[in-house]
Amino acid sequence: MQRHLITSAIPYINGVKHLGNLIGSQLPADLYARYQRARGNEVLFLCATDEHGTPAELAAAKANQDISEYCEEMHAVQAQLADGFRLSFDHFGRSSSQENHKLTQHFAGQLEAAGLIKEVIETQIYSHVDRRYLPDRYIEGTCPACGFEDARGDQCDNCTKQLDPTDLINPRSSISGATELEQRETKHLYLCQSNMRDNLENWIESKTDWPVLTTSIAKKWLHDGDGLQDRGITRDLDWGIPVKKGNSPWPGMEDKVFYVWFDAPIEYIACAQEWVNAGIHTLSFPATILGSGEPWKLVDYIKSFNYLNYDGGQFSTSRGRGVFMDDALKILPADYWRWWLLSHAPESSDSEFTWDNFQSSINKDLADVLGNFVSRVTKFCRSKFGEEIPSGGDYGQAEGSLIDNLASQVKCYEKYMEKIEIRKAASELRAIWALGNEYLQSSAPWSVYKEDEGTAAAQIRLALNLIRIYAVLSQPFIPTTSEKLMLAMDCDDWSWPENVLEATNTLIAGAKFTVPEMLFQKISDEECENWRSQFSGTR
RNA sequence: GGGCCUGUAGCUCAGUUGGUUAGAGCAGAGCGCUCAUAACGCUUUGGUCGCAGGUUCGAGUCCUGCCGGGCCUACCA
Repeated sequence: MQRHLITSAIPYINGVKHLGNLIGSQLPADLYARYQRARGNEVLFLCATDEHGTPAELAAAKANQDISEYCEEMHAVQAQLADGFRLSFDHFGRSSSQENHKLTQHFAGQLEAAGLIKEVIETQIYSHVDRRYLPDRYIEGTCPACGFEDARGDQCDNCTKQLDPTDLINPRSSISGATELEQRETKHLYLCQSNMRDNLENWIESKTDWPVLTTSIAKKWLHDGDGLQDRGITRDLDWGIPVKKGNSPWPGMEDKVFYVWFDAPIEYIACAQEWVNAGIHTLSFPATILGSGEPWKLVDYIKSFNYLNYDGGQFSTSRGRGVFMDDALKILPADYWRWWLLSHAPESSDSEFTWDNFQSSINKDLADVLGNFVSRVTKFCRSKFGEEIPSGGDYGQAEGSLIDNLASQVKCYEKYMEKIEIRKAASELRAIWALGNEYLQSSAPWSVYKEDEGTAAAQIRLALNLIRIYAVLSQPFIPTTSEKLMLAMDCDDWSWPENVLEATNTLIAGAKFTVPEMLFQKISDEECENWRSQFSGTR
């Protein structure tokens, strides 16, 4: 038995995520976690919300809420949506947890002891009216280069010039519009990533099996310009993890908190402690971890994704364009979305969601190929033999070759799942479903029944067993449907079909089953039309 | 501006270290079946593999340039 610790990028607390976010992180992780569990391996699948930072504070203020209340509420919302999509987290934590406070402070202390932290005096903009320091992008003003009046402190949206907030003419707070801004010198901690460069490079070079997308970005950062830059890891904010060296105070850093990018990834580990309060082997953030000098387990594999586009453009959180997780569940069950998203995962390049494609995929794959298979088998059996697994007859040559084919396709499916080649795994699974229809067509129990009831019974017995096997194999993709199938077969044996011949004899003659309700309702043209216009923008 | 990824049948995508007639699903066409959500099965029509050169006995698969899509990043590789 293997042990797997699986996480995905942790979603920011601010707002409901769209389907592009979902397929880019949590959903593939869930697929893999479910698969590994199904194979009998020990899995700890963790996720959490990333809760610190200015955007969250401002969202809370806008909602007229205390920041901690806001986060608590939004965490509950996200947890509920995750549940709705059947994301099988063993724990869904929060980067604001006490465990993360402790662990983040611990890492900072270790890094300091290792000589990897330095103090830097930097200049930040303080707004008296807002009574807070403002990040660059929350300062607006006139661009010195092109005269654009709404340039942001980090970049001018008009001429794309990179800016410092101090470059702006007539700078103002984008929150309050206040112009009483003051440049203040403030002391912050920096992580000396540059000292870690060789260490990191060796580690990344060793990861030859990672996607190019993952390593090329890392290498770029390592080699570009002056190489890896040291980065500030603290901020002057109220909401966050207080700066400490382990349990001890950090002189001169009172009233400061760690910067969100430092504490958020540590939550990968901390949320495991929220779950199992013990030392664990886990993964995380290389510079921090390597630098700690402690024997933390580093991540083995990182799967990265491209983007899912929406109907000719991009999903947009700010413009409310595309389908968001909450709306998605309001119009269709989770399995519909899971199937489409996973079978079209943007693995090698961007992929695109269109309603036409969605409609035809769902109707064909789920309703026709899988749903109708279950329907024709169970209804035929009910009408000829009643609602129990029929007895009589034996498997013959046709059944033998079906079982052989199924066995080799299951192996193929396993191979893709192991390698996390999601689209290929999905198409293999679909081919396995189709195998059932091919078998029925060629064995034609409805004709055989007229001459030889026993043989027809054996054929249907096999087909009913296929339904159970499909439930097991399909569970990582469409868990709710799998449960319905199992329930219909009145069975609770989720064992993986290691031996397909055995697996086709799991449901034995005489056992009861029921004809399930229609598994998948087809999507009509009208529905598609309505949704297309409903989700075209600004929800 | 730089770096990286990408452009294959109407649509969504596969194409291993360059090697015989470029594949799948959907859509289209034909045939078959009738148990089933007018579902299923079989057969089949579609591609000068973005464009132009080059290397090679041979390139979708390597090199150069151009055009298009995307990502990362920035007074610099």
